[in-house]
Amino acid sequence: MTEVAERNQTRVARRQVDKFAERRTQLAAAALQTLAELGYARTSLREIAQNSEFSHGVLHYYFSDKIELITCCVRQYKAECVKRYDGIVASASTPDQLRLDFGAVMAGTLRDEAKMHRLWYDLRNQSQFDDAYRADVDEIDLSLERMIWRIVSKFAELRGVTPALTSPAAYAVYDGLFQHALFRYLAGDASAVAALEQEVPRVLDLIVPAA
Amino acid sequence: MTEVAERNQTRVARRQVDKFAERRTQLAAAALQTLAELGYARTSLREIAQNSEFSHGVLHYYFSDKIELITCCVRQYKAECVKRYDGIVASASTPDQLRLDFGAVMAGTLRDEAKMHRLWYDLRNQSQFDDAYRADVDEIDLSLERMIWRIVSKFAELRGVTPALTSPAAYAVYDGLFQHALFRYLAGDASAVAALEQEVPRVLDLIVPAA
DNA sequence: CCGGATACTTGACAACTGTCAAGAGAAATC
DNA sequence: GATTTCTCTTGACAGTTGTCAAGTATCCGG
Repeated sequence: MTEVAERNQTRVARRQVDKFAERRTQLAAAALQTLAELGYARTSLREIAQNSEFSHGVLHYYFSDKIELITCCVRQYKAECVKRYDGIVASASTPDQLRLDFGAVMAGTLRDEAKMHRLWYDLRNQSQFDDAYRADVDEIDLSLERMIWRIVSKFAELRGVTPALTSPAAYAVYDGLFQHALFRYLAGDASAVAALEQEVPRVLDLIVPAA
Repeated sequence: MTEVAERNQTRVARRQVDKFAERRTQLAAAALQTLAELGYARTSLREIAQNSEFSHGVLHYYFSDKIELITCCVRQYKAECVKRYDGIVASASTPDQLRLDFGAVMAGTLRDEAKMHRLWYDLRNQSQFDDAYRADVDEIDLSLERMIWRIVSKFAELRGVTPALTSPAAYAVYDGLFQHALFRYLAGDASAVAALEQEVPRVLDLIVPAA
């Protein structure tokens, strides 16, 4: 085989792989949509397929399992999820700005991606009963904890003090706040967004007391 | 009909009602057990019956629906759940004692009823997708919030200050702490109990700052 | 002990589930 | 343009689900 032919073949193979991966993410997106709407317990493969432009059989062409499909969904969720908080720590110069940015980002997440986070809590609970999703869920959970901790510890650094809580405890606190705001928001209480935006900086003040 | 006969009949009727209600709670207990073990998504009526001493048909003799059965379970869960925290506020005289009692009760709940609370979080999530359970779940959630608030506000009163958080926010914070401790505990991390027992009073200190 | 009410079991039903094999259609390769 | 490879659809399968009707067993007052 000539070098050119070889390069062509790998390029073709790459393209095929890309197309394959592309359709996978496309189907996973349809699945994510369905899951976010119906919840884990009532989402079937046929329902997912109906939310895409394909028939139900195709899911087994791109995924070996229902489990693999949902696992793929979970991973895809994470990719979109963590982006949001990336800039906020880097661009923060004063403690007050960081506090307010933190509240604004959380409130924005609540407003824009409520159903997706409802699904996250559903799947995290599911992983407590079904080991198949444990590893992926734990990984996401850890990355969320680290995200919170980056903010909390940066804030403490800017204030020149040390946080009054450990990293897991700080994450637990903010996760609780977000979860309850989410439930209120999904129940139709639009004021939950503003309330969360207020609570988040206030709690940061409590967790990282001014010197 | 004589008065005596009438009284007899009502007594009989009462007894029948009691027997009926008794078996209902017995079956609901079996259902609760099964749900706590398998989670909502994988619990079937046949599985529940197998965890009792009856056959699957009997469930439709005592419950009109799967929904009614699970609703009954949820209510039964609540009855056992709230008891635990009852005495603690009444018997507290000093802030420090209340703080430590609070931590001890939460840690004890975590240790003794972990799987039941795993189910609680599962059902609470389920109610976000299925309106059938909304009302009952919301009622329990509210009673839990009030329980937390009784402790927090009592503590503030003993310290002669006002809490730095609202009632919903305080509940959200402690719910988050408990939920994360629960997950760690169920994952095999036995130290989660002691950690929770430490965190709970510490957070109370942050939420209700000393004057 | 009898007869009716109560309590429970059995077996069936339709609907739905995840899975997969057979084949049709489209695309790429030569 | 023929043939092979890749995509996708269709229809079927075995198993599970909630539900319920018919029938059996048990209890209890008379």
